[in-house]
Amino acid sequence: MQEPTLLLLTALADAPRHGYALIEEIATISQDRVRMRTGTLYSALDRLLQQGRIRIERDEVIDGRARRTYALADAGRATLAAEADRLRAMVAEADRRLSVIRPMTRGALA
Amino acid sequence: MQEPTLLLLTALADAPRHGYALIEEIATISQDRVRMRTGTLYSALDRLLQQGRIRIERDEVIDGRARRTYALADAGRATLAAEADRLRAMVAEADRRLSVIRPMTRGALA
DNA sequence: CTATATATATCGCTCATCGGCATATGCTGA
DNA sequence: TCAGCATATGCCGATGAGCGATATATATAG
Repeated sequence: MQEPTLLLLTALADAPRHGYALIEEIATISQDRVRMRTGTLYSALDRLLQQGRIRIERDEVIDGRARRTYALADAGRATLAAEADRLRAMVAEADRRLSVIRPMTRGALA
Repeated sequence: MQEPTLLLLTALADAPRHGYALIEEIATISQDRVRMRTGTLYSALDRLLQQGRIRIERDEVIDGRARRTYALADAGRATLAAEADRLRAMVAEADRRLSVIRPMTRGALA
């Protein structure tokens, strides 16, 4: 599970959204660091649909434009929760090790 | 930055280690969930060396076996710290959204 | 003498992501 | 009026990280 995919699941966790809205939501979540491309978006959505992690909520036509709304499925919710736990553990371990006082590496403490 | 790369930086954060020891350390860190293959390991190490995030601490011959020890460079330490911050934020956002009470999606709350 | 643990390294494949492109409509301002 | 931008979906080829397999070599255990 890579970052863009995780961001997609996160962006769907509180409410169903359509493709374009997901791009904007992800930009907001990431404080404009991640500008997801449509290529990434739609291939990721296809994959997540196939895996049963998301589902199509509805298809509409708004102002002559097709709009497909996606929702997080139960499996996707479970995946997101599990992934969050995993990452939390990894971050904790990284922090622990970063705070270790190392035995004079290149005279760091002189 | 993907998970295996992040685990490598984490495994080098408290002390320099050689390739084989890194595989074992990562297994320990991840509670045996991640068994890193040598293909992943050495290509990642090459990449990280080229990026200046790690450096070769020393080359030895122990019991007739070559041993190359890698150490985390300052740039790698900064990268790991930044990556940890980023992930921490992502996890927090995922948690926040997972805890949102949704307006009766498929009768979840009856 | 064979298997396992230690140890490094290369090669080719797959798959997610990425950038670019195509398509289409509605709105706004010059 | 018409150019450009926002909205909106989707495909395609390139890139690059990671993976499995394989090769090489020594020491030790059975």
